[in-house]
Amino acid sequence: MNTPESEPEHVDFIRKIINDDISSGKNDGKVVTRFPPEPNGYLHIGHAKSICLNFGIAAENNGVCHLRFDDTNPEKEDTEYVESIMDDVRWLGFDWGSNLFYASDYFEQLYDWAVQLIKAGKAYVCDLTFDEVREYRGGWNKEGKDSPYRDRSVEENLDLFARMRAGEFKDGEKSLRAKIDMNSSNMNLRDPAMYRIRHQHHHRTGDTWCIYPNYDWAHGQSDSLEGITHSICTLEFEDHRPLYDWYVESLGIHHPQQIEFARLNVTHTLTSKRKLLQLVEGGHVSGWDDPRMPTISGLRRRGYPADAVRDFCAHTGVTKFNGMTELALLELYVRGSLNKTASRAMAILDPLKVVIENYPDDESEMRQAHNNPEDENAGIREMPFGRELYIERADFMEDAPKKFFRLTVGREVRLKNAFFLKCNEVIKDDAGEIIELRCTYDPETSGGKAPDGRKVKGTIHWVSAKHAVDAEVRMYDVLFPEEKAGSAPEGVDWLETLNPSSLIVKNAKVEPSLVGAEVGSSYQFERTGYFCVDKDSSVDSLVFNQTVGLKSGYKPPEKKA
RNA sequence: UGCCCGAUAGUGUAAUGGUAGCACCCCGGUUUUUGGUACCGUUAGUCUAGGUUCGAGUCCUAGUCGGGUAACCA
Repeated sequence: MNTPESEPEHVDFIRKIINDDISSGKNDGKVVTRFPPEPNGYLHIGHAKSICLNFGIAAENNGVCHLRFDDTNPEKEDTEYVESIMDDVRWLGFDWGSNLFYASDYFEQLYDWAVQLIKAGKAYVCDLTFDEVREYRGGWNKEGKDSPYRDRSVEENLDLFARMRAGEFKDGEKSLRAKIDMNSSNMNLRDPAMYRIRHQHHHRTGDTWCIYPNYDWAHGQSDSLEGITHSICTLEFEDHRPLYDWYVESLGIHHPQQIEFARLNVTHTLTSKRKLLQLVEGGHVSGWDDPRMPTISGLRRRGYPADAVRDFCAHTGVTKFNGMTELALLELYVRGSLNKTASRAMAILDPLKVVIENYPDDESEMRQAHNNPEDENAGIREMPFGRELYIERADFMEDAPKKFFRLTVGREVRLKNAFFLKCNEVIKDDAGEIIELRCTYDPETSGGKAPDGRKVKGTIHWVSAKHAVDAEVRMYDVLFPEEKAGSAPEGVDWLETLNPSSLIVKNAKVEPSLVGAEVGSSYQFERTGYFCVDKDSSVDSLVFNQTVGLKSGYKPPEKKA
């Protein structure tokens, strides 16, 4: 018990349950979990947490985690989604091995089990219309009424159900319902639907079925069939658990344990499939993989490393408390991962020309730069330096305050990996806009230090104007300025709460070594942030996405009124 | 309005009934050829009221607040 180097290793309540089950010998000590998405959309950050939980728990306990497509509703499902979901799970770093399943593979078994329930007098064919069913069900404070078809004989039910399957009835004309309790305080138990008639093509079973099982009827039985031991889902299914239990117990089959945890909510981030779809269809974003989208494919295109997403999920905790995790936590892990792996590069997002008056007109030289100060093995690269440079506009200021450690007239700064630079004169256009800085450099400071020992407070980055390459840089901000994304005050369309400047495109000047950078690769633009090469990039036109900015300890001086 | 679930620093998350801890954010400092990283530090918490107990964040009762829930969706 007293582990020698006992870290305060905290286990969440789900892992606690599972540990207890293992030590008590339940399920022969085995652990089988599952991730059961419906293939009707793209996976998002919320799914990532569920994936990490289910695959993580299985791996920790020498168990397996199944990937199962919950494809019981042909109206909304498609193989396109099946593919993207598999892609996303793999990208996240998980492997289901041979454990790939589809609820639709169980349609025949489910049908047989439904027959079994009918024979046991626990299910019946109901002729009530959709609206009538709702009316008969009653409400929270309204008693339910038994369906007039509730007491049909087993024989009649069997016959009718067979004919439902055979396609004798139109959509919605009949349904198969479980006979439970029309006055239960839990609405899910007021004779829930097991089958509905849908003459609809299914992406896997084609046209062999015209009746399809509902979620509750399909899910627990699929779990049971696969030998799932712990069926982990989100809180909104808590009220479904009694029904889940009722079905497996009525059937007398293996009984997996359903455990619910709180869905992941992230500030400024939307996880409603419906609203996400509206963003895409309304053209508010460029697609499901728009770098501003919380989809896994969006995060990937944005440049978020998979290990950062995993770390984030692992550190948000597993509880039944419905909270809101700050986006800052995700960004912490993104920066942490990228800091160790991303090559550094110099890029000027808002170029301001600098002319070094004492540097020979037609000369240039190569300067050496570390690819990654965090990684000795990352090596060194060379970048050209010359008489004309670009620096960031924000790195120069007239009438700068004392705390401004960058360039201003008469003050000296260090050009990273190069020399000390002093500004002598500011050139403006007719509109008073600064268009050029006339400067001098000190050739003696080539090592970045002055032989006479004088110091500079700031170091800024630069690119050689003559050698720099143009690049499109897409700067992203949150889609929703409000912490609770997608919520709007009464009478206001939630789409109006969209951040109008969530995307800003810059025409940047970047160092020439970036030419040919591979799509998807990440860089740290020094002093600016992390960026990755977008798929829109080509050999002659570079396109970068800002993944996340660097943390900045610098507070811009107070604006003078 | 019924039922179910929840409530610990600003945020998220720990604590066999026995010293309320950790991380993020914020703020400050040291180091630094990135105002980055790393390191150090400051601020700040058990929803309320009763009860059980030597002792309650933890157990009980009531209340308050928050979330979920009435599809032939999942």
